[in-house]
Amino acid sequence: MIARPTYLSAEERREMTVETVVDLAAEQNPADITTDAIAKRMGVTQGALFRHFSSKDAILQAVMEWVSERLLARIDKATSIAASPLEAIEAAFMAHIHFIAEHPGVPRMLFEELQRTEQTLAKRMARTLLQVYGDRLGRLFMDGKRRGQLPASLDEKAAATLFVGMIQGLAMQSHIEGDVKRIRESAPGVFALYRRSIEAAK
Amino acid sequence: MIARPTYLSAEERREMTVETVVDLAAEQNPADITTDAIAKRMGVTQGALFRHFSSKDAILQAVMEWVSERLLARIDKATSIAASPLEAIEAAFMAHIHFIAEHPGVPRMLFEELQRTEQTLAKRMARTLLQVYGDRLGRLFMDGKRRGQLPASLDEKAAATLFVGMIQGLAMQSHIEGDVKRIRESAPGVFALYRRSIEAAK
DNA sequence: ATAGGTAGTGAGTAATTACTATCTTTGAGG
DNA sequence: CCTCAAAGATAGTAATTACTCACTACCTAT
Repeated sequence: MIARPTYLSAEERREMTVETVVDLAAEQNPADITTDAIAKRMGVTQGALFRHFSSKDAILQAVMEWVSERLLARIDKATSIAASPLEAIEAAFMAHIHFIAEHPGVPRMLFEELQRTEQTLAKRMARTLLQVYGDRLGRLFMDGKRRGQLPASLDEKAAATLFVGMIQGLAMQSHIEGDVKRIRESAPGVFALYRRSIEAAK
Repeated sequence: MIARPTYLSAEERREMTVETVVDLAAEQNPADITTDAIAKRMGVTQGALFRHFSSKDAILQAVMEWVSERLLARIDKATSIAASPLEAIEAAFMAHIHFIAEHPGVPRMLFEELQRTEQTLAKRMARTLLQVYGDRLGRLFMDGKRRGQLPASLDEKAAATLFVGMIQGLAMQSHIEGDVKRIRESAPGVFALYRRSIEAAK
C-alpha cells in the first residue's frame, strides 16, 4: 500500500491546525511558531493554511477558542462534583494543573498573547478567558463565605490574584526545570499553602 | 541656539541603550523591540548601535545584567534592615513590587527571555537571576524556621514557588488592567494572604 | 463516467529585521 | 590649530515572514 496524499475536509484541517499549534507551543517559543512551521508539521505547504484561515491571527484566535472551551469545561466539570466550596477550589486548581501537564504550551501561548500591544482578536479572546475564569473563582469564594469555609473578611480580589499567580508560578517553575509533567507533583504542596492562606480559622 | 548632534562616549552610549530598552519594554511587547526601535528612541541611526554592541543579544544581555544588579541590590538592602525573617520576607517582596512599579517592562522582558528555546546569553543571565533569587529566599525561610517565625514543617520549595507566582500574578494582573502603578496598592492584600500561608500558628 | 467545486501546490511578493561596509563628523590632545 | 581615532550616518545585504495567485490533484454528486 503506497501512501497517497489525501485531502481533508475544511473542518478536519482547521481542527488539525489548532492541535498542531498547541503541540508546537509545547516544544518551542510561541514566537517561533511561523505559518511555515505549522504547515511543515502538518505535512502540507504553507499556502494551504490560508485556504482555511484568513490570517495567522485567525489561526491563533481559533487556538484561544479551543483552549477556552476545553479548560473551562474541565474546570466546570471538576467543581460541579465537589462536595464543598473549598473542595471545589482545589478541584478547579487540580483540573487546571492537569490541563497544563497535558498541554504545556498553553500557558506560554496565553502569556504571549497578553503581552501583545496590537489589539489582535486572539488577544481579546485571551482576556475574555481570564475574565470568565475570574468570575468562576469569584463565585466559588462567595459560596465559601456563605458556607463558613472562608472568612467573610477574605479579600476576594487578592485571593484570585494569588490563585492565578500560583498556577503561573508552577507553570514557569516546571518549564524552567524542563520537566513539565512534574508540575503534578509540585502542585499539591503549593495548594496546601494557598489553602492555609484563605481558609477560615478552625 | 540650534540643537547640534553630540557624540557620547562608548560607556555613556551603552548605558543609555540599556535604559532605553528597559523603558521601551514598559510600553510595548518586548518582541517588538527591534534594534531600529531602540535607535529611534535614542535619536540615533540603527547602525550606530553596533558600534557599541556586537549583536542584539549582547544588548539584551547587558539589560539582564542591569536588572540583576539593581533588583538584587534593592532586595538585599531591604532585607538587611528588617528586624525579623518574616519582616525581611515582606521587605523583599515590597522592594520587588516597587522595582516593578518603576520598571514595568522588566518582568515582561524576563519572561520573554525565559520563553526562548535558543540558548542565548541573555536567557542564561535570566536563569541565573532566578536562581540567585531563589537562594536568597531559601536563606530567609531557613532563618525564619530557626527563629520560630515559620513552622519547621514548611515546604520551602512550595513557599518559594508561591512567592514568585504571587509577584508574577500581580505583575500580570496590573499589566492587564493597564495601570502598572497600582500594583503597589494591590500588593499588600496579596502579601497578607501569603503571610498567613507560611506563618507559624500563634 | 464526468463535471465542478474544493483542497493543496509552487512560486512568487513586499515588508521587516539584524547586521555590515564605507564614508563623514566630532572633539580631545598635542 | 591640526590631527586622528572614535562616534555616527548612509545605504546597503541576506534572511525571514505573512500572505497571494495561478494552477493542479482529488473527491463527490449526478
